Amino acid sequence: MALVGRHLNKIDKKGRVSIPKPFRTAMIAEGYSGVYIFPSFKAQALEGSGEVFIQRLTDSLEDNFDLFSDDQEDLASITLERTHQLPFDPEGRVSLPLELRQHTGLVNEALFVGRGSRFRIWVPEVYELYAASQLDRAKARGATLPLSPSKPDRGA
Amino acid sequence: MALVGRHLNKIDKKGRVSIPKPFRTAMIAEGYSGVYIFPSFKAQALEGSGEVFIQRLTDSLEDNFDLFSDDQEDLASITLERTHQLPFDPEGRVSLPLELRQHTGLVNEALFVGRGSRFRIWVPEVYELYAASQLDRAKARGATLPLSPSKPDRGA
DNA sequence: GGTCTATATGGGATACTATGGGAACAGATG
DNA sequence: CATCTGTTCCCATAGTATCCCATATAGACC
Repeated sequence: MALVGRHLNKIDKKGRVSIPKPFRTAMIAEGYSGVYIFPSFKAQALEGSGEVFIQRLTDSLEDNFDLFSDDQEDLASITLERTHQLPFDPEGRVSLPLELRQHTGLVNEALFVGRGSRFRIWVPEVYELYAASQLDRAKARGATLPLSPSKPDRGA
Repeated sequence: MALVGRHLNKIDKKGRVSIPKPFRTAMIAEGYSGVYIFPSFKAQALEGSGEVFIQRLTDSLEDNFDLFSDDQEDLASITLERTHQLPFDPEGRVSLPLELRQHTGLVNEALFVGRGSRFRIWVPEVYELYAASQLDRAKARGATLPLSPSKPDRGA
């Protein structure tokens, strides 16, 4: 199930935040009742994903078990090392560690933005700025989105 | 379950240290209630893994499975010879042998860093330096996340 | 417009993890 | 055979994170 749309939720005193129901459902479908969250390199936001994506990263480190590392390995390891595994509580919330909240400046509200297989978590105001600049850029370029051929069923 | 994130634990006078709960759970799931630890050649750290990885190393030596190249096979034998099998105590701790502590300079604190299927144990300060340079390099290259195709289910 | 259901939210009570230290044990040594 | 040394087990504790229950809200449905 693709992750789409924007969802604005509150962060309580304990640092807990509800994962939007559709996202939550998709994560659970991947096999783990929780989410994996890590700081984004490119944006001032958090990156959220499910079991499948993390497994991909793991696989890229798995096979050639040492000696020579390539760029991808480095990136995979950096990502994994900064990832937090956050299980859902009975109400479908997770508690965001301080480290992650500080990375983006999250305090009272968290804006969840679907990006297909993953999602991002933004400070609402920061997202507005980002989204506006993105739209401008797209218009300026007259952006067209190249569509890749549909893939065989990946299950899940 | 993938091993991710960083966990800072203390080493007591007796040389004992708690294995982070999520790591511990993953190790036990592989069939042995403890961890296998050996010095890393690439980093000034210890390398930790569970039954599965050690079994793979063993297999690559016994049969001529083409899991690893010749070089790596040599490496496997060296690795196994330096590996310590450390069982969990009732509280989920292991006692790090002096040899391993000295290899990395571990004294009071141990930083556990998840890398997917395995983890590393660092002196916190040493890791900070390593991680910082690692991140700089990644940014300098223009970080893109590795998205190798997802693999078919490998079970468990 | 009113009611109903489900998601999102708040907060107190509870359970668990990490940690420290003493006691019981086992092997080594003289 | 007694003693010594280094482990492993057992118990106690602090601090934190999780669970549980109550409530607010939003949207769907009559």
